[in-house]
Amino acid sequence: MSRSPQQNEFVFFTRNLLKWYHAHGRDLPWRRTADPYAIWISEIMLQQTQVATVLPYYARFLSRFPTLRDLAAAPLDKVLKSWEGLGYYARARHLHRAANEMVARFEGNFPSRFEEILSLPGIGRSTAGAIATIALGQRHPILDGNVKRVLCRYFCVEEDPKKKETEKQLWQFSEKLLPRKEPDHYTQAIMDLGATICTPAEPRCPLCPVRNQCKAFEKGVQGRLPMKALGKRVPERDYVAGVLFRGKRVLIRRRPAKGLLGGLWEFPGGQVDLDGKGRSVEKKITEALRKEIPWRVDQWSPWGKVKHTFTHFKMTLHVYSGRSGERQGQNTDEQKWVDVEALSDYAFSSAHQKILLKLKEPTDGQRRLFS
DNA sequence: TACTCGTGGAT
DNA sequence: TATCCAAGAGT
Repeated sequence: MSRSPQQNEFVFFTRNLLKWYHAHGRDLPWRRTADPYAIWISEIMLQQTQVATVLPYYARFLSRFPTLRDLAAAPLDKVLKSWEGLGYYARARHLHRAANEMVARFEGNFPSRFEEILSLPGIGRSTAGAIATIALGQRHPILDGNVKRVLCRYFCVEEDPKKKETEKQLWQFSEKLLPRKEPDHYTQAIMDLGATICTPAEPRCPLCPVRNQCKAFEKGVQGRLPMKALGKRVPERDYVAGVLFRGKRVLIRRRPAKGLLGGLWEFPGGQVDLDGKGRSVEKKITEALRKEIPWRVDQWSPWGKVKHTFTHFKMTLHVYSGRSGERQGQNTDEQKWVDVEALSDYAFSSAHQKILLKLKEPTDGQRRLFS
C-alpha cells in the first residue's frame, strides 16, 4: 500500500508534531484531569483568551463550582462574579445555562455524543470538537486561531481565512491531518505549536518540528500568513456614570441580561452624545444623569474620567458624584443601595472597577465625597 | 456575511 | 504608546 505525496505530507506533519509534543508540550492544569466538566470549563475560558490569563480563573472557578451540579445550582450572579474581569460575559451566562440544560436533559452528566455537546449554548463546532476529542477520546477536528495559523502556513494558504471557501478548506485540512492514534494528544499538540512556536509575529521556525515540509517557510512568507484584513478604526463614545451616595451607601444597577456586559452591575449611567454644539459638556452629562436617576440629587459634580478600550469602540467614561435625598429610589432586583465595603460582592466590568478602586481609597474617594 | 462581544499580554 | 490579537460563538 503506497501513499500519495499529499498523504505523505500529512503523515510527516502528524508524526513529527506528536513527537515534538511528547518532549515539549505544556503542562497545564486542565491536562491533569479527565473530567469532561473541568475540560469544558477550560475550553470556554480559553476562547479568545490567553492561557496565562485563564490560569487563576480556572482554579478559582473549579474550587467554587467543583461539579456540573454545583454550577447548575448556583445563582447566575455568583457565576458572573467568578467571571469578573475575564470578559465576554456571554460565556459565563451560556456556561450557567448549559449546566442547567445538562441537568435537565442528561441527568446531570456531561453528554458523550458530539451532536449533543454541540447543541449546548456557548459551544460551537471547534469547542465541541476539542471537548469530544480531549475529554472523551473521540476524533473530531478543531479550527481555532492556532490551528488556522499553523495550517495557513504549512499549506501556504494565501487567501483570507475568514472567507467561506477558505475556512471550508482549512476544516478539511484539519480533518485530514487528525490521526487515528492519539487524536487527543495531537489536538493539544497543534495548539501548543501555534501558541509557542508558530506564533503570530516572529515565528520560531528553527525550533519547529514540521518546518521541512512547511510551504510558507519554504517560500519565506510565514511572517505574513495568515492573511489579515486591514484594521478598521474603532469609534469613540462618551459614557457617564453617577456615583450616588445616600448616607454611606451607594446606588448600583444591574445591566440588562443580554448584550454588552450583560448581567453585570454598574454605577448608573449610559452613553451620552457630547459632539453637538450648544450646551456645555457638564450640562449634557447632568441632564443624562437626571434621566437615569429621576429623583432629587443635590449637585452632580465631576469626579474624574476613566478611559477604556473595548474590541469595537473606545469609551471615555465621565464619572460624576452626588448625594441623594433620603427614602428615594428603592431596592429592587435590578437596583440596590450598597455599603462601599460590600461592593466587592457584586460583579463589575473592568471600567467600573476603576471607579470602585478610587472609591475605596480613603484619601481621595470618600473623604472628598463626605467632606 | 458582517457585526457584536472584554480584557490583558506581547511587541 | 499604539496596535495586534488570543483555545470563537451567537445573531
